[in-house]
Amino acid sequence: MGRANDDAAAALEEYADLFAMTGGDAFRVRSYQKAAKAIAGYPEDISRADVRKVPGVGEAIAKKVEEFLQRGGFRQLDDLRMQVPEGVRMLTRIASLGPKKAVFLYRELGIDSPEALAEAIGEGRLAGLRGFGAKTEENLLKGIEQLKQASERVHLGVAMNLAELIIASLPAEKIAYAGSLRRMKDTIGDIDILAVGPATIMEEFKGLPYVAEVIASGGLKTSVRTTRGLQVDLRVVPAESWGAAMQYFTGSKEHNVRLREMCVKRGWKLSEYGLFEGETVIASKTEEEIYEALGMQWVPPPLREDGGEVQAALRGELPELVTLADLQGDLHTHTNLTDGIATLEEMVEAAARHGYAYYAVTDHAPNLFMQRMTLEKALEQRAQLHRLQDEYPDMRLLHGTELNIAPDGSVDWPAEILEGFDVCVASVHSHFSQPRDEMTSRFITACENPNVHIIGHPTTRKIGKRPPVDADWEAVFEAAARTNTALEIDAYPDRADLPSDLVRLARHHGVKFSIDSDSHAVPHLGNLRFGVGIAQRAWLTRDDVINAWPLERLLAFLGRG
DNA sequence: GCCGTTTTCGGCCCGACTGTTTTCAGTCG
Repeated sequence: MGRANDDAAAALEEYADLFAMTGGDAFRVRSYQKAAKAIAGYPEDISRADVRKVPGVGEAIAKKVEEFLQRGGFRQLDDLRMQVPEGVRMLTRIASLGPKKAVFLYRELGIDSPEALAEAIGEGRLAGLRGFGAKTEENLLKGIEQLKQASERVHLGVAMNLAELIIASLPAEKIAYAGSLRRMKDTIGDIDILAVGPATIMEEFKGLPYVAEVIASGGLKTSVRTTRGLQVDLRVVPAESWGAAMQYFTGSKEHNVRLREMCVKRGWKLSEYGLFEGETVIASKTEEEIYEALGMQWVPPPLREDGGEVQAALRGELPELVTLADLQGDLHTHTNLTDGIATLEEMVEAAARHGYAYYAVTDHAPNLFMQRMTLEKALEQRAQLHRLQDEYPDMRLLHGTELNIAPDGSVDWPAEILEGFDVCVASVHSHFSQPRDEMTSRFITACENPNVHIIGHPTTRKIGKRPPVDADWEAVFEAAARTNTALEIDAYPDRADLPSDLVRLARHHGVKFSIDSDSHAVPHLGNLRFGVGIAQRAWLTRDDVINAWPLERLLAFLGRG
């Protein structure tokens, strides 16, 4: 499912996992993981380009990838799949359970799925097993619970890619996605697609390569489950009720209930076929007509959550939401100097193609030891960036860094070093389970550092993998507003951090935001649109977002004017 | 399995935390 690069990367990742579980050499495991990451982040389509050009891919991996592209698998992967059941690999998705313990549990007790593990713990069968004490059991149960909740939804990026792929491959007069995807929610339970189209569209839909199972199928609606387990509904609607159907299926349910209440009071009826007075159609062709007939502004989908948008639209007071086109630059990106996979030149060139007025490179700082950053490397990068600047007269290159917020709130370098950077993002990367009050003062201390401009991915959550850290967010927002520290909206779709409800809360405290891609590869730059979705859901306008500002205003905010 | 203006062999991201050890293995970022 998806781009050839993503499919091949997923296969290599699976191979790396299985290879590790079957006792394979750790360095080779890392080679497969590295190649997978590089292929996923490679800007060219590897089904057309030579995969040997991807850094980290040599002859052996290239052969595997080529075989994979031809027939959807490769021999060594097939062999390992025979040895390790799929469910055992699923075990490693449980937090705190890695390949060694997973295979140990399988060999010792025949445990071959998270469910089987939960059962075994319940029956006390792990008691006395080497390396499995009471605390471990408790953590495993917690991890299984978390996994269960996560697996029911996917993050916006996965759903959006799939929806766009489906839409592009179905011929229709009109076709679009609705539902929570159109509202840009950070997680998606199922995908709703509407189409005005030829009678053959249902058959074509069922025949798509990533359809694993047809759940139900009729003339107007077909539901399928994809190979990744996501449900997709396709509805065929009459052209004349396109707007009503889009409105109805975009939701949210609560927003629609609010509208229908208004209709009832006027003796009208609103359904997926139109707005009616008795048998007479008042509006149905476009959403705009429908909202207008109801005496209100058209409501942008991200606002349709019954969070005051109906009342505001009736008064004609909806905010002018920030858009992707408003963004003048990206203030949090990486290169291969730390954990990115593209060079500085490649990232800058890609940024220029986005038409940015400014662009910041913010590689990690020394305290994230595994990145092996040094001041010398940072200064060399700065010099390199200055040389590059001449080639990009229309885009101001900013040299930044992503600092590490230590448990006490301090960051990597002393003030005199930090002052040399154009922009400093500071983020939490460890000690996630600090008690609430310590975590809160950790953030506040970081905000109070005059050289910290932006708090990166503040909650540090990873959707489906890691819960948000616990902090008194109102206290943090107050500090951010007081110290003129922006909070990041990290657009990377498995982070989506801050989430929109906290953004909205922070805005009430007067906080400004930076919508950043946190790119580690060229294609990631395009993720900014997901950040804009979060911002819109939080009612942000251009004025709330520092990287929607012109360069001069941004530099003044950074104290670098 | 990849990679090389210190290497075509011998390195490879490395340190911290957790829970379980009685000196460390496994997991994570």
